[in-house]
Amino acid sequence: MGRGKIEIKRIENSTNRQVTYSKRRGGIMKKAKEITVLCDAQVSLVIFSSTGKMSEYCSPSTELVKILDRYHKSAGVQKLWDAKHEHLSNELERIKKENDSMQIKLRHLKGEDINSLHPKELIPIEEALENGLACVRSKQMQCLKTLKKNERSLEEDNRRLSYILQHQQQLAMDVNVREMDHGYHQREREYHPQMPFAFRVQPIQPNLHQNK
Amino acid sequence: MGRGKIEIKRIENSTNRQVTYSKRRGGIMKKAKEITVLCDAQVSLVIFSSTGKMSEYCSPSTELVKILDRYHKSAGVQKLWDAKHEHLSNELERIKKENDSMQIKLRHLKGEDINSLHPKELIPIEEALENGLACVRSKQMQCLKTLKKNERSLEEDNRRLSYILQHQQQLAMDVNVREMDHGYHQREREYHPQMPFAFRVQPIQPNLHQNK
DNA sequence: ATCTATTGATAATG
DNA sequence: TCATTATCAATAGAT
Repeated sequence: MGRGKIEIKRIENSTNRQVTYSKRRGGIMKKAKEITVLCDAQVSLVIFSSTGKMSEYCSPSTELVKILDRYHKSAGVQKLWDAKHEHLSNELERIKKENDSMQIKLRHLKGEDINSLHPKELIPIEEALENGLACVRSKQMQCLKTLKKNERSLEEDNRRLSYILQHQQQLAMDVNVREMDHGYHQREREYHPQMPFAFRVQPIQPNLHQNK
Repeated sequence: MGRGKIEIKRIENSTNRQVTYSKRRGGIMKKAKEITVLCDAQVSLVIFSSTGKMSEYCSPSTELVKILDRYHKSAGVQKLWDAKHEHLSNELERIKKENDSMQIKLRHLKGEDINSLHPKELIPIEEALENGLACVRSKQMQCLKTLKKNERSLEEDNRRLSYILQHQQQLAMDVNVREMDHGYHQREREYHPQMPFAFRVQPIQPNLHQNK
């Protein structure tokens, strides 16, 4: 595209080369800008002339060239990551150790892996077991007591209810007798007042299932 | 440069835009290559299409793109790091949970935090404790037995040593007596052979400290 | 720089 | 995506 076709090889005449460089550099820059606008692409273009002079184009909001600067910072970022990673690693290590020691304690308490232990080391384990057993049994006794207590309450309730029921039946029989004597209609009105009192007895143990 | 002049503004038709992008990208690339050859310039050209696809050209011996390359790799690296980090996090979470559950078990075995437990849950704990206690005590019995056995061995050794010592002393006394009778010089030669036999008795319990 | 003949790039189209 | 081609843009060489 010029007065004559040129071969694509280094231009030996340095003046010509310089001129061509300028022209073509402008051309590429222009094209770069155009493609960013036309096709909303992002372009980073950096050109060094043979004399070492740099030109660059960077499409708006393209950070590629900033990235070159940022690259150094990103090394810092990696260090940050390193630190985080190390922190996690340490934490993991620590907790793993904790885990292992607990696992050993647990096994010992279960009576496992005991053969490797010194007799002196058995003492605290034995004590812990005895103590634990004492606590558990005490708690069990307590539970038993509550259960017994509940049982007794229930039995008492039962007795009361039975008694009331029996009483009601007695009354009912009396009514029947009287009905046979005086007729049917007066029964309800006569004995209704007693019913609410009788059934108010029920909820004696409100927190009975508190210690299930 | 085409069938019609176009305004330099975003091409709304996405197909057209895509086509134009391809053509122009090729054009710019070609120009970039040409300028590097013609004017021996150094060029770094990176283009992202609107769909995010990257193309690049880098003139030979230009390190700019090496840097860009490194940048992209470092993006990949970051993903890797991310993955590692997440893996660690999960591991940590898992082990923490394990830790917590073991802690609870331990506390229960120690008889702590027992009040919140259902009586039914107390049973296995009690059993574990009883079992553990049985194991520990059995081990203790075993230790005691070994100690007793060692004690007896030691006592026996003592007896034997005492006896031998006594015997030696007796012999020594005899020698003294004979020396008084026959003179001093022959003593060593006469009784030396017996000494090794006497002290070979000692290491009877080689694994005596095996159950310390 | 500027000009301009000429080649090169590419928009529209198939 | 590929090929064609009419048209416009870039630019080589001259001034």
